[in-house]
Amino acid sequence: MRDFKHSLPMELMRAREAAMARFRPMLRDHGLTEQQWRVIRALVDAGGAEVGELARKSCLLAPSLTRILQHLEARSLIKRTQNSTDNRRAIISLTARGRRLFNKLGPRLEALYSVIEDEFGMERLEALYTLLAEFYETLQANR
Amino acid sequence: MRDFKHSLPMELMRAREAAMARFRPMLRDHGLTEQQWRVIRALVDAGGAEVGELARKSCLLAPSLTRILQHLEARSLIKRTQNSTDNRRAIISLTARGRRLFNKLGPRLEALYSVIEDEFGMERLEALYTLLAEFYETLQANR
DNA sequence: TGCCTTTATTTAACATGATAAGTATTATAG
DNA sequence: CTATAATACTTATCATGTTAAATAAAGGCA
Repeated sequence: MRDFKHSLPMELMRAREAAMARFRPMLRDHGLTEQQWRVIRALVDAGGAEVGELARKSCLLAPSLTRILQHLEARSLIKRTQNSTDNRRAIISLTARGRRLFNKLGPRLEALYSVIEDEFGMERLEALYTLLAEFYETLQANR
Repeated sequence: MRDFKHSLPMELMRAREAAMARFRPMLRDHGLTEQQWRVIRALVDAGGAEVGELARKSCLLAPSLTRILQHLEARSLIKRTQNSTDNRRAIISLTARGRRLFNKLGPRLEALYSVIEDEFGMERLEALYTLLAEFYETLQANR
């Protein structure tokens, strides 16, 4: 049998965890989880989105996103705008407070990311991105 | 700012999820989570291990492992053997029932893994493994 | 229009992730 | 030998992951 250590899902997880360990402390200092930050980033990127769209963009399952939006709404970081043509779909967007938090935190997290780029090297990082995207596409295509 | 889609932790997560989606249904059919399966695999690999060692091998945090071991013990898939020289450390090992479950499930999961190898190609898979290991080592080294 | 199906989101239930605090045991300084 | 620190786990708490079921609104059809 294949060596236990040579397990792709575990290697992917370990690599991810090694990276997240760099970012998590700063997020925590601002009372955010990594998932909450993903939602905020996705909202900045999209400038307002429906829940389902947001779930796809932030790679979160719908039930998780529902709870996260409740938390972010309670902290006044996001708001919901009702859609007149379809009352099931509400448009989620950042509040001014949410944008301020993003503007404060974003550059600091980018700086940490740059450190990783320097340590690992841009070429290898790009190669890794490419392989990961190809891997994902391959597995999705044959789903 | 760097494109939101170009986020390494998210790409790692998406790739991992694409792979796990292939394995999870079979695990679920046998009443196992992926984490529980990781513990079982680690125990087969080590043939008995202390909790801390097991946590490292299966990439689980200690509190998570504590709960998982409680579940597995309740299902009689693992057992604890007290260590006479240090009463804090118990040796965890599989029961006969645990080994039977592994013997039944292991080959079926390996078959699913082989499909992924075929789809993605062995060379690219090895390249991905190498990059992931290097990435992990780089980030650990500068921790 | 009224019924049925589909779609979008939320709840529910159980398991794990992450951090901090607690407990018991062992090692160690004085 | 004893108080203290370090070690190995476990509990506790809150947030998210995963699946199934529920809810509610929109669409389709007789």
